[in-house]
Amino acid sequence: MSTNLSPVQVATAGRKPMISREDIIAAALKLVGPHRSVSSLSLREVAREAGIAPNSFYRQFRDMDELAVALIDLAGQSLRQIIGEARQRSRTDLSVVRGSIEAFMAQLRADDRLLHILLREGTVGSDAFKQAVDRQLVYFEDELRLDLIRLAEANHTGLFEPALTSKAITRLVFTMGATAMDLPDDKYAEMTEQVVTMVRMIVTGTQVLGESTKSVR
Amino acid sequence: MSTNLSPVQVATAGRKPMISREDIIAAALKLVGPHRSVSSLSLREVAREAGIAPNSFYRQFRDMDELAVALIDLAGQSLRQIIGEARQRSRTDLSVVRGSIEAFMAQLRADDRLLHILLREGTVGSDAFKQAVDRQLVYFEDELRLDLIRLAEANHTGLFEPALTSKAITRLVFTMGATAMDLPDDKYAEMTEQVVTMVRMIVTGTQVLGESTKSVR
DNA sequence: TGTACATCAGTGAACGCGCGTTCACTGATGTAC
DNA sequence: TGTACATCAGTGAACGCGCGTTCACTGATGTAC
Repeated sequence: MSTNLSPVQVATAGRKPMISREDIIAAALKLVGPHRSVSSLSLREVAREAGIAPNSFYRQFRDMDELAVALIDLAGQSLRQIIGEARQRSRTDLSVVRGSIEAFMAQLRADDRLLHILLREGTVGSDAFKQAVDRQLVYFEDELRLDLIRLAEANHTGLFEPALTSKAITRLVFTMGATAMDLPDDKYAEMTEQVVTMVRMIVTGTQVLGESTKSVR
Repeated sequence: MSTNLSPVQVATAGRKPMISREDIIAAALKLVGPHRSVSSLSLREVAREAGIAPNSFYRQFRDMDELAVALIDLAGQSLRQIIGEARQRSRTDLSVVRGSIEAFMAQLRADDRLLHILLREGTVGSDAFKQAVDRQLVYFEDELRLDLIRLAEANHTGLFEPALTSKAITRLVFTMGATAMDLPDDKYAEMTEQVVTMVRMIVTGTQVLGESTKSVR
C-alpha cells in the first residue's frame, strides 16, 4: 500500500509523469460503448489505445480493477451533476420527475460512455467493481430521497417510505436505461415516456399509501 | 446452419452420443454462482468440469454463446414454473403479489444457479445473449399483465396501462433480485419486504391512475 | 552559471499460461446381407 | 447367427494468439553544491 493515494504527485524529487491517469481513462473510454463492457477490456488493449507500453499502465493503476472503479466513480459524478442541473430547473412540482428522466435519457442517447458503464457494469466484475457501482446508486437514492421529501412538503401530500421510494425509482430508471442503451435512436422518445409513466406510478402509489399517515419519515 | 435444431437426435445411423447437452449444461451450472457469471466461463473450463475433451464440446454446441442461450432459456422456464405455482395458490387478491415475490426470493436464497444467470447476464455478453434474456423477461411481463387484468376485474378497480405496469414490476423485481443475490442470508427477509412494498407502490399507483378511466385496456 | 549526481517515468524483451479451434485418428456401435 | 462394412462420437496433440506480469534497462529531468 502506498501512502500517496492522491492523484496529485507529491513530487519531492525526480521527473514528473508524462502519462497521466486521465490519458489511460480516456483510452479506456474510447474502447467501451454500448457493445463493449469495461470488464471485457484487457490491460494491453487499453495500453495500446493509450499509445504506451503495457507495463507503463502499472505506474498509474494497480490493475484493471482499480481503473474500472475510477471509471465508475467518474461516471457517477458526471451523471449526478447532469441530474442535479435538471433538478435545479424545476424544483417544486412533479415536472422534476419528467425533467430528470428526460435529462437522463438524453445523456444516454448522446452516447455518454461513462453512463453506459454505470448502467451496465453493476452485475458483473469483481466485488470492488460491484461495490463501486452500488456506492454511486446509493448517492442517487439519497439525493432523490431528499427531493421527494421536499416535494411532499411543498404539495402537502403524504409520503410513504421515502427511502424505499427513491430506491425503487433509482433502480427502475437505471434498469430501463440499460435496456434503452441498445435501442435505435428513434425509440428513445417512446422509452422516455414509458419510464416517466412508470415513475409516476411509483410516486402516485407512494402518495396514496402515505395519505393515511401524512408522515414524512 | 443445421436443419436439425431439436435436441433429440434423428439417429438414422451410427452411434448414439454418450455426452449429452445436459451433461455440459450441468457442468456449466456447477461453475456459475453468485460470484461467477456465464460470460466469464471458458469452453475449456466447462469441458474440464464435464470430464470431456475440449473439442467434444463442439458436438453439442456451436460455441459458448449457444450454451449460454440454452442456460438462459432453461432459467426462464424454471422460474416461470415456480412463479406459476405461487400464483395458483392465491389467485384473486393482492396476496398474489406477496406470494410471487416470496417464491422468487426463496428460490434466490436457495442458491438457484439458473436464477442467478437470468438475473445477472442481461447486461453483458453477446447480442444473442442479451436477446435471450430479454425474451424471457417479456414472457414474464406477458403473464403478469394477464394477472393484473384479472385482478383488476375481480376487485372492480381501474387499471392504467397494464403492459407498462407489468414491465415496471418485472424489471424492478429482477434488479432487486440481482442485488439481493450478493447479500448474506439474514438480509433476505428484509429485502423481500422491501420489494413487496415497492411493488405495492406500483400497483397502488396504477389503480389510482386508472380510476378516472376504469378501463382495462 | 556549471557540473556531478540521484531519481524514477517509461521501455523492450521475455516468461509462462490458458485460450479457442483444427486436424487426423480410433474404435465402439449400428446396419446390410 | 455370423461377417463385413459404414458411421460418427469422442480424443490427443498441436497451432498460433493475446494475455498479465517481470526484469533489467535508459535517459530525461530535477537537485545539490
